[in-house]
Amino acid sequence: MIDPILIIEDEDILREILKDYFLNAGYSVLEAKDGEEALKVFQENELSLIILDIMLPKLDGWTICRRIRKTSNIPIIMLTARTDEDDTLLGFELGADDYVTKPYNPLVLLARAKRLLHQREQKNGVVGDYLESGGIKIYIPSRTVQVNNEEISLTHTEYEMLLYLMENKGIVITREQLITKVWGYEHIGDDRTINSHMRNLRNKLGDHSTCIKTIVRTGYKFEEIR
Amino acid sequence: MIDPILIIEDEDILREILKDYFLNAGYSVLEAKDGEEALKVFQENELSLIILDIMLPKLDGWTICRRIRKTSNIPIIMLTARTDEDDTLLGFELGADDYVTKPYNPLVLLARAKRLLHQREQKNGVVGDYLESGGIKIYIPSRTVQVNNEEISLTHTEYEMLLYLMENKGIVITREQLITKVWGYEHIGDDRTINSHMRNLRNKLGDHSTCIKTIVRTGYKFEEIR
DNA sequence: ACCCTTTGTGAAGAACTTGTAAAATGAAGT
DNA sequence: ACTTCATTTTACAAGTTCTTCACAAAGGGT
Repeated sequence: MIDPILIIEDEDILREILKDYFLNAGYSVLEAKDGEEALKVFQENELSLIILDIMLPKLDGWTICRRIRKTSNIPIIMLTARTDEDDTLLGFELGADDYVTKPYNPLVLLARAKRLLHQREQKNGVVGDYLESGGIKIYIPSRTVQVNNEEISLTHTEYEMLLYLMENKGIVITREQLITKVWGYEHIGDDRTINSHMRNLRNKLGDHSTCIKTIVRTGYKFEEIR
Repeated sequence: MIDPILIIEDEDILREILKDYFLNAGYSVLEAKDGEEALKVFQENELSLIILDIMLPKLDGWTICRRIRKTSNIPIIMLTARTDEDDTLLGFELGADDYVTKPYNPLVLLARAKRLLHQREQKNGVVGDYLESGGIKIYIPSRTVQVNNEEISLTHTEYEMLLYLMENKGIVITREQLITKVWGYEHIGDDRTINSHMRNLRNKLGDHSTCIKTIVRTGYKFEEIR
């Protein structure tokens, strides 16, 4: 498990405790002390789950949740000190996946986080160490790809692109996202490069290339065909 | 919504209260007062979700959860009066999907139930966070729009306009606001451009185009029709 | 009711975005 | 240095989307 968790909590002690628990459970942990920092970390990292306190300096948890939900459906667990249960309702409306009231047992929070991560894996078609969708299988440890149970050989770039798209099945990935994911943060290069690779990838996928949809002026999206 | 919910709770008053809330929310409700009855009802009905109290006569909640999980992965929410948090951990281990401690706000329980049911839907369908009003649904991560549950395809500009209007349901959006939102701050161009796109968008929305009202000399407004 | 302003409409071409093919460049191994 | 393969660039094609324009229709103020 190398899932990176982002803990957004302004109180140092609480954050440290949580961090310890998650590190011990084998996750990697990123931290943010206020709303602005949180969004920055969110944008610059590939995260698996977010733990979000509501009472924060600069931007409150609601706002952050709303902003994140515009571009991602990453699991979010919200924390609150208040016992006011209307908060919980608002939290769910804004798209939080779970809601834990303080004081909480860190082990419970950990259990809830694990459950969400597990759900997500299942939803994305990750079974053990492969990822499957629409007749395409990616075996992650061996870095091989099968289409209709026949292995096809992809270059590094093609593999990375396909993996990223399939990890985010059903979600639009912008060209920028693809570029930063595959080439790194400040890649300067021709705009057509990405198209070339996409074409090569699609050719290799044969019939199944229809899984990768072009979203004009935005990016690409992997969709399971029905 | 015709999802049948099974409420397993021995205290009549609590069960009745819950039942009312769920009935009002449009669900159908089945009841069980003890463990044996619960299993019987479970086996004889096609359920969508189970709410399961732990302290029960005859068979306790743990046992029931374990038994059900042998044959089904129906969403289960466990209830407990105890504040002992180890219970929660055990609950998750046994495969419960959520865990609520008494006393609870019935609305919160309802919200959590809805979330689980919604997740279930998603597994078999479209992904993600969405925005709905008046028969129009925008699935934000997948960037798709449904009118009466049928997907329509919008261009970038049309999508941005609709999203902005629906995000501000009931509020008048000025032409300037629309322009800066969709085209950016210093857009110089023909005044009629916006009308053209609005026309195309309305055409694609069909009957539902009435949701977008023209406010003469000001802008546009999205309104849910009743 | 009138005039003036604002918005809706249809069609055409401009502008943009992506797809495609082929050539140039770069990297790795022999 | 040569071969091979992946990557990037280039130039162009194809298709879509956007913008503009002229005119029609509708709305607002007096």
